[in-house]
Amino acid sequence: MKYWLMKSEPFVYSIDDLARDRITSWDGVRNYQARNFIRDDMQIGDMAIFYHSNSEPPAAVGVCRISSEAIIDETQFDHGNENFDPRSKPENPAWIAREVSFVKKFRKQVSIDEMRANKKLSEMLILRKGNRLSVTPITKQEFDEILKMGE
DNA sequence: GCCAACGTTGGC
DNA sequence: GCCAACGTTGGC
Repeated sequence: MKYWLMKSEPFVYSIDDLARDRITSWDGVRNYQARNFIRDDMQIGDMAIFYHSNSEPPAAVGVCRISSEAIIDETQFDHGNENFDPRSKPENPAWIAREVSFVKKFRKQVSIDEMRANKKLSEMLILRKGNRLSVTPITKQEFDEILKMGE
């Protein structure tokens, strides 16, 4: 089993939205490196930290679980969708999604400042300067540590 | 294949 | 709103 950190802007889709929906399609990823993680490295049952980016403060806010195989991201073919990709063809879809299901919302959100202050989390990609990947692998130790901080 | 220009991300 | 960092695009 692997562990992940997945970023979402809360005014687009928040942990409360996932708590309400219980399951959602994690689509709209338009970066090849992140796409490859989703397509090739994720497995059903993997756990992920749900992180709010572009929020005040940016913070880890909960946990979700990868709950489907790699599926086609239908938004790439939807002309009205902001993630429409005119270069992607249905016979060879460029973009992939996964269903993720709600596990828990943290009692206390874990801000980026708190994560930076924790030496055990210093290797996380999300904290590296210039990192912009919306999906990044983390270790079990990092996952457990964030979980502990959010309790 | 190089690389300048451009667009996007996301913390601040 | 700014801008550093970085990915993508496209002319050559």
